[in-house]
Amino acid sequence: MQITRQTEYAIRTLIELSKVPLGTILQTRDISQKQDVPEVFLTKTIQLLARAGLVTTQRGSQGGVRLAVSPDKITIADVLTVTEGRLGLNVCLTESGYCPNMNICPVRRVLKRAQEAMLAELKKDTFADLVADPEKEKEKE
Amino acid sequence: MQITRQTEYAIRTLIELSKVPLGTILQTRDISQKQDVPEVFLTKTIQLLARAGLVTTQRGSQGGVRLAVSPDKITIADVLTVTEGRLGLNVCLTESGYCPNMNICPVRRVLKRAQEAMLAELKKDTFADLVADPEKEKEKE
DNA sequence: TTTAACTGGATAAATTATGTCCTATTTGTC
DNA sequence: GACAAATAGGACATAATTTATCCAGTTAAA
Repeated sequence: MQITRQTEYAIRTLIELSKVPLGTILQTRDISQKQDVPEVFLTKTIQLLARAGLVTTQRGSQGGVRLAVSPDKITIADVLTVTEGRLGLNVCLTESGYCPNMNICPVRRVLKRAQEAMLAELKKDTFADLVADPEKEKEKE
Repeated sequence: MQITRQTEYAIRTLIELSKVPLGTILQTRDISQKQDVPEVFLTKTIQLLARAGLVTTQRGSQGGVRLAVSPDKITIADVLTVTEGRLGLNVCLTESGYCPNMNICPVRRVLKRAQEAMLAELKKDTFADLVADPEKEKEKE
């Protein structure tokens, strides 16, 4: 019932990348140090983000990671669907999940609504919002 | 990111208890057979529900479990808070959780909203609703 | 050519969730 | 009072998942 640490690492990575001008390359090592995340493990997380098309990685010297899409196009909901292997409050709500009476199960219906409400909320703020100067954010209100 | 199997067991137990007239005692064994849940494990789950005041257990011959409150006063949200040890999308949202910058963290704020949205949705249907004959439910609309 | 980075597979360690066993304790019934 | 039926609760065992590390590749810049 909690997001995994890996999801948290992914969020922090995207936060770091959203703070710098779009297109800027950061090294995994830098991110791991800034955010206090084990470097080798972070590598794997970044690979997930890369396969999902959220970031682009570049090998070789001077390589690293950069955002593949503008921070105002990414939300925490996107991260969840990438890093949380089986998103879904219950098995019957995951892609591969199956339950003989999933069509009539009232519990499933309630859980589904709850999950959708959660994701809808997560979609309201983009990473651009998350890294925005809180003072400036206030001005918008 | 999923409810545990124990939570599912707890929900199923309450479903069974909500189907019978309020006050009816059922045995753990019966519930475990009807819902296909390992009996000894279910015992533990029921103990959690009992400590939380949702059900009352009675020892001895003719003993068993019965609802401690009317099914229209219990929701899946109640079950979650009982069986999901650390409810909270992230550590910083659990009771014991702490993070040095939890006051200013924008991620925490978004996760908190999402979690509240989820719980709010779960609170909309009571167990009385869940076991209601779907036909009769329609009539109410 | 060397060095700095990511890739990817295998594996290990840690944590959590699930399930079982055994010995109490309580309560109804004969 | 003896017995049987039921939960209580601690200790333990197993399984699954998550987190972390290792190592041998591959890519690209200088």
